[in-house]
Amino acid sequence: MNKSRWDEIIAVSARLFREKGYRATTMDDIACELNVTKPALYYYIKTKHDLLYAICKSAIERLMEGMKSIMAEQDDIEEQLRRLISWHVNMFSERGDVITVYLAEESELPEEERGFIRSQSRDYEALYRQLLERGIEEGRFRDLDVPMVVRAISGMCNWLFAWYRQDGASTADEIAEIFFDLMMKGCISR
Amino acid sequence: MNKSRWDEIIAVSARLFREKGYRATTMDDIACELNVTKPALYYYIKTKHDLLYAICKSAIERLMEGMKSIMAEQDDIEEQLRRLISWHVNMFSERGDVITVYLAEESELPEEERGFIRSQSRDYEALYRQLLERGIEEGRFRDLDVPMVVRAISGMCNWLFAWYRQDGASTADEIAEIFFDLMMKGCISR
DNA sequence: TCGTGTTTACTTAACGTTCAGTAGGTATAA
DNA sequence: TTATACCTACTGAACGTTAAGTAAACACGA
Repeated sequence: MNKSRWDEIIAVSARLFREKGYRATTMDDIACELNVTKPALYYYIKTKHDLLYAICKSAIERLMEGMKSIMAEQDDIEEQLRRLISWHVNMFSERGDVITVYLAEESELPEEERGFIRSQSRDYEALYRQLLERGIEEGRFRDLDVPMVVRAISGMCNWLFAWYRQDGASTADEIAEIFFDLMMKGCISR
Repeated sequence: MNKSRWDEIIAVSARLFREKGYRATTMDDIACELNVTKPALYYYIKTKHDLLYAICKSAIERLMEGMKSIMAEQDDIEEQLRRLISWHVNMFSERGDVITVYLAEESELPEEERGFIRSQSRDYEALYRQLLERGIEEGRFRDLDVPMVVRAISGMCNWLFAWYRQDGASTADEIAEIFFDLMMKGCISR
């Protein structure tokens, strides 16, 4: 089975799932965009869910990869957080379709197939919590409600799926910098 | 037409749309939950979209109401922001189904019906920006990228739709207080 | 280099189910 | 007798998936 063809199918599916939603996108839509007939898709996949699963897997794995390498190659806790936010935000410019579909449609996956995706998400959050806890221990961060702050930060970043545009006024790096600055220093003047 | 019956239909629809998704919920599902047959629903509504529209409208109108009355009855800018975040977060405990469906499924509305909802959302964001700008003018907030900070705050709050549970460890008020504190003072110790 | 079998990458045609919406009727209460 | 609030039974279209077939490329022994 042709590897680049598979990548193409995933890319097209992700784009259409993002534009129209998973349920609203038909196999005919995807096939048409690939200039083949619907049954040709079934030469590459078993079910429609396989497409969604592959997309979600790719998104969460890429998030994880980035987090792991940032935590490995950088000691300074504040710099780690900066790069983490930057990585997260940059996902929307570099893999916009994939991460958007992951965030918006993951719940459409049948229960059996969600296990791996879910566990990866939990690992991702756990690493985030570790980072904040280390920051508090080191005295760099104040005494925070760690799980809640992780949800705040990842919520702020995840919500990009609802408004981020490649051609928007700010680049991903600019957005990331503003978010990081806000999370570090807050709104209050002093 | 019976008003309380209508409310009941909206409440049941919102709950099912939240649990299973808009597309995945059938009119039979809704009717069954109401102990009637499907055509009985069509005595009250014209199309399935009407249900989604009513839910989204109810959510955004309630958000707006709250914002307007908070801005009217409170002068202190910091206190306004505190109450705004609290109002937003409390929507998830008081109208969890409605606001979750609004956030997750608004995009399923056909283009013609989205106009009003969209314009309300824009007004909501515009008021938020005004608030922050006033805070900066008054010297209470530092010099912020206002549109981006609004997206950060509303993203943080909106993302509750993905994780908030009525029976979770923290109450809505507790969550709101942590979010507000984080947005005001940031993570850094000083 | 020719012939034969196999694999790849599709096609046409259809099946079976799901589901929004409808036609037309009925029971009850005012 | 009229309006309200349903019901049974159905239609028609959409859509995931499959069956069965094929054209072209490739592998390989004679």
